[in-house]
Parts: sequence; structure tokens; C-alpha cells
Amino acid sequence: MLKFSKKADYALLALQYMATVQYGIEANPRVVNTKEIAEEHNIPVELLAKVLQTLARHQLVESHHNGPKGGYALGRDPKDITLAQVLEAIEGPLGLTDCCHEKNGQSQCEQLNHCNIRTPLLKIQESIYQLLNSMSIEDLLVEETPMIFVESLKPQGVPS
Amino acid sequence: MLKFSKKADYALLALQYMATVQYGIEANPRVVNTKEIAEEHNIPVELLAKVLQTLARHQLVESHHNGPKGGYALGRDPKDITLAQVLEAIEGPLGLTDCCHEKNGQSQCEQLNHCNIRTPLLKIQESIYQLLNSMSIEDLLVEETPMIFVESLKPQGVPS
DNA sequence: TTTACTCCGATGGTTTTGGTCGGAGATTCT
DNA sequence: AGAATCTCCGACCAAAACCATCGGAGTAAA
Repeated sequence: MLKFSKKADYALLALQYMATVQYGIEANPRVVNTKEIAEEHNIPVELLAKVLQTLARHQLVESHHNGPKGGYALGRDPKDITLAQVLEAIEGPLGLTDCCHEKNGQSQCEQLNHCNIRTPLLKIQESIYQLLNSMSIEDLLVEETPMIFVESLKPQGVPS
Repeated sequence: MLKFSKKADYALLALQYMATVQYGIEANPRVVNTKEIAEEHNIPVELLAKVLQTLARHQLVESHHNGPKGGYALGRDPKDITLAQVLEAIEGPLGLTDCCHEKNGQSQCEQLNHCNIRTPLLKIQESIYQLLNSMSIEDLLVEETPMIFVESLKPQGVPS
């Protein structure tokens, strides 16, 4: 359940690779092209290209279409690119249920007019978003990943 | 992104309804049948039946096949049924990436042999699981949903 | 001018998902 | 006993999402 799409995986791999090249231990700021990343990770080139296009459209990476020496580079500092931004760019806005991002009023949720679980699910969704937004590409670089604690607090006692 | 399946939504709705009937304000412990829940929430009966079967197989609900007066009832106290259990029963084990639940060794991840993002993603996954496991069906009953705080702590300083 | 790259749109195949159908077994009511 | 009603289980189909591919246009360096 709750699986990322392949495209999202590819996006994270690509961003992590670009961050390593530009900001890693052997800092070597340069532009990397699609084929290089694809071969590094065994990803189909054309699909990765599309993923990078999407990331560029959302200003997460910058495209340098400079002929043979063209390629992509990170649009900002790795610590300013959160996982939430990446996933949102690739897979669209976070929405656990269908009735989460409705444009105007309740279009779909007329089916579930007696929906009693909407509010709590929205809370969960918000928590997951905070979680994804608290981690950045920079956190993917270090070996020992920072621990993340999730704490559930229930201020008001639950009725019996 | 990260959308629940319809079946999962239906499962939560059904469990919430059953909990309300059995443990709600007007406590009226009785067995409810599939059609009753389906009509209450405008869910296709056959699909809901399949969902309830799955829940029964995982001991989250008990099936009473008592002819005309048969139906389902919660298998345990609502507070002992966590959302993680429900989702896991319906949608299978949590796994953000493909390489999460591999049976023996690395079967798929041979494609991503240079995968550097696996460990951090597993941390995120663990956090989400804790989150889903900290909420129960009982929490779906109350109006004011308990607030959930997600706190990201980074013990070791990040490099650079 | 050629080359190598990004960019964008369109397209096909495959898997997952949502939803349906029919039959078997069990129990209650007539 | 027989009919009706319910759960249970497996198989089945259609729709949608996803993965992957291809072709063409634009641009800048060699």
C-alpha cells in the first residue's frame, strides 16, 4: 500500500545523484545529462528524460540546453528541495482519498454523503505531508539517515 | 500521490459504521449485514462484500453466517483495530518502493544496484507506519479528531 | 553545417484496480 | 421439508493508471 510510482523513484535517484555531483564530497559543480544518470542507475533514458522535464517545469532543476554540453543541474540548494516538493511535482498533490482535492464544493463525494471519516483522514494526510516536507535532498546524501520520530498526541481524552 | 484504494476507503467506512452501531452513543450491539452498510454509504454491494470478507479473513471483523439474521460484527474493541492493520489487510504490506518487501535477497533491485536512497526511504516508511498504527477505529468515532504531531529530529548534524 | 542535447506531444502495451456475476454452504422462517 | 436469505469464494470483465517508446522541433556548441 501507499507505493510511490516508478517515476517518483527515478526523480529521487536523479536528484540525489545530481546533488552528489554538485555538493558531494568531491564537489565538482557541473551539468549532468540524462544519459549519464540513466546509465548510472539502469533507468530507461526516455522515461527519465520526461521525469527531468517535469522537475524542470517545477523549477526543481534547471535545464541547460546548450547543445552537446547541455544537461540538468539542481535549481536550488539541496536542503531547499524537500521530498514533498519532488513527489508533488511528479505525482500531483497529496490526497489519501478521492474527496481530498475537490475543486468546487463536493463533486465526487456525493456518493459518500454520509462520510464520517473525512476529517480524521485529512489529519493523517497533513501529518504525512509534514513528514515528507521535513526531509530534503540533502538528507539523502548522508550515510546515516536522520532518525524521524512520529509522536501521536491526543489532547482531549477519547470518549470512553 | 499516495492515494488509498477505494477498497481501503470502503473498509474504513464500514468499520466506522460498525463501531458506531456497536459502541456508539446509542449503543445497540447487533450484527449488521453487507447491504445495510452499502446502502448507507452508496457503495456497490458486491465490492463491499469482498472487502468485508478480506477483513474477516484477517480477524478484524467476525462473520456470522446465520441465514437471514447473519452479518458482520467487529472482531475486537475499536481501539484495538489500528488503521495500519486495516490498510495492511486490504492493500497488502506497506512499501513505498518496489525494493522494500523483497522475499529473498535483492530480486528486483538489481536494476537499481547503485541505489542510495533506499535507507532514508525506509525510515520515512517506518514513520508513516507508526503514524497509521497510532490511530484506531475508535479515533474515527469522535468528532474532534485528535491532533497528530509529526516531529522530525536530526540528532547528528548534517554535513556541510 | 553537423552534432548532440533538451523539449514536447503522441502512442502502444501492460499491470492494477474497480466492479460484476454465479455457485456452494448454512441458517432461519414458513 | 422447502423456500428464502445471508455469507463465502472464486472467476471474470472493463476501465483506468502506469511504464515505456517513438518521432519531430528547437537550440547551441564544435
